[in-house]
Amino acid sequence: MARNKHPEETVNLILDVASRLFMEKGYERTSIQDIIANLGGLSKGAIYHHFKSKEDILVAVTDKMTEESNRMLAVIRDRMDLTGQEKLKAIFKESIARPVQDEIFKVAPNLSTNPRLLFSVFSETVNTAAPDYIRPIIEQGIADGSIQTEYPAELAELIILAANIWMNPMIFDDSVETSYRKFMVFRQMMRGFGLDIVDDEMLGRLQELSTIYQKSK
Amino acid sequence: MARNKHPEETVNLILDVASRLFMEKGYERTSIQDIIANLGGLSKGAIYHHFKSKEDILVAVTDKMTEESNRMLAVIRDRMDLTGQEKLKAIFKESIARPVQDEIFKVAPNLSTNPRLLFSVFSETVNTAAPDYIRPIIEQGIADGSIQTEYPAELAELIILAANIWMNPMIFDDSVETSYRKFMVFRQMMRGFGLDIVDDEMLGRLQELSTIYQKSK
DNA sequence: CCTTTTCATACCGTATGACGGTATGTATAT
DNA sequence: ATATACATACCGTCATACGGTATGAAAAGG
Repeated sequence: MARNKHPEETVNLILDVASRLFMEKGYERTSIQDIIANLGGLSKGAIYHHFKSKEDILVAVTDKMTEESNRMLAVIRDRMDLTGQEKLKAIFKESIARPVQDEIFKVAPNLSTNPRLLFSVFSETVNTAAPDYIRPIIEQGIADGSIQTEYPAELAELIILAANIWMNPMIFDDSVETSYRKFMVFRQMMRGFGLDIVDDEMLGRLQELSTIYQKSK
Repeated sequence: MARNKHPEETVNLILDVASRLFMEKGYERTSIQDIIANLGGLSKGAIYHHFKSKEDILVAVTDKMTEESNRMLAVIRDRMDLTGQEKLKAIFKESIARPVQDEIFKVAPNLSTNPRLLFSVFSETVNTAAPDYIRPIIEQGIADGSIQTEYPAELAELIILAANIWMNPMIFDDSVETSYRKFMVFRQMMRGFGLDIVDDEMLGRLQELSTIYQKSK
């Protein structure tokens, strides 16, 4: 194969394969050779034509993983019909309701043996999700009176870290029982900040998610 | 060099050198050769005699880093004169008061470009600090009435993650200002759990620490 | 009590294979 | 005609394995 009319298909193929392998075997235990072997004829030259390093592939994979989630966050952030607090609640509800989650949970073993991928998700949460999406919402909440804090940036970070990292059963390999308990603690924490964004419907869904993950092991 | 009568000195030497390099250059950017070059005559064979892999050295380095902190945690945990809540306060005070911290802050650049070391600290916090030290204290607090929660294990994890990871300026590369603000949010969070373990004296010390770290950059 | 033997352990130095990355060549689409 | 999309051969570095040597300490023999 020499030249492709649609190079972005090649890019996507590389990302799909890399994504799968990074999840299955871990970033460090996945070699460039492993990726090539699953590319169906493509070679090392193809990879290094589209990506400048293995690390670069990891960044792209993480971006793709969070892309959809970020789109959802942007939509809710930019709605005009909700208070800050209501937006937080909407985000929380959405993020545990989306079916994509199910797929991810089925493919992925836990991230607790995958430092680089975990770190990548961690960085994304701190550097993008918190400042670009949660923080503006909290600031709106301060303005409209639905949230009280003097420290919007820090509160945003703490909340999203707790939700995205600590409560992520992929990362902590939690049982259904533990997920439920974390959820209850999270709820109490949010109430401590004057935020009532967790209802029983969400709780049911969360247990469902954990069950899916447990079964796939 | 021939043979050492006290092999643990060799082990310590290796750990000291590795520790320094992992902090300075990052785990992944430190090669075994780099370590050897700073060992003063010792060879590759010596390293692989005492450690079975590079990864194994990282684990040992992390253990050594947290060893002293864990001893302190054990002492406070086992005291008989304090309530659960008082113990939490004592731990928090101790952990920001110890002078060792100053040294670490001086040597270490931020961990935000050192995924493996960060992950190692993260794992230690979740797998040891939380269950072995904080959790029993919270359970005591439940028994003596100074702490109210139905979920001691999860509360322990959340608190220690917030304190050890989120509030660690080495990890997040926080300014003095940001450290202060995180501290205030943490205080509010703890109050939300009915815990009043943060006083103004601690606050001063925390700003001091951040200043030390900032200066060393 | 001294010497010799035995054995485990500390350490050396090189070989090896895998890996990430690069330089260069070539065919194809525009 | 030229830039792009790849292929291929190759490089340097790295972690690790491993055969071998030096040394200490304990046990056995005198």
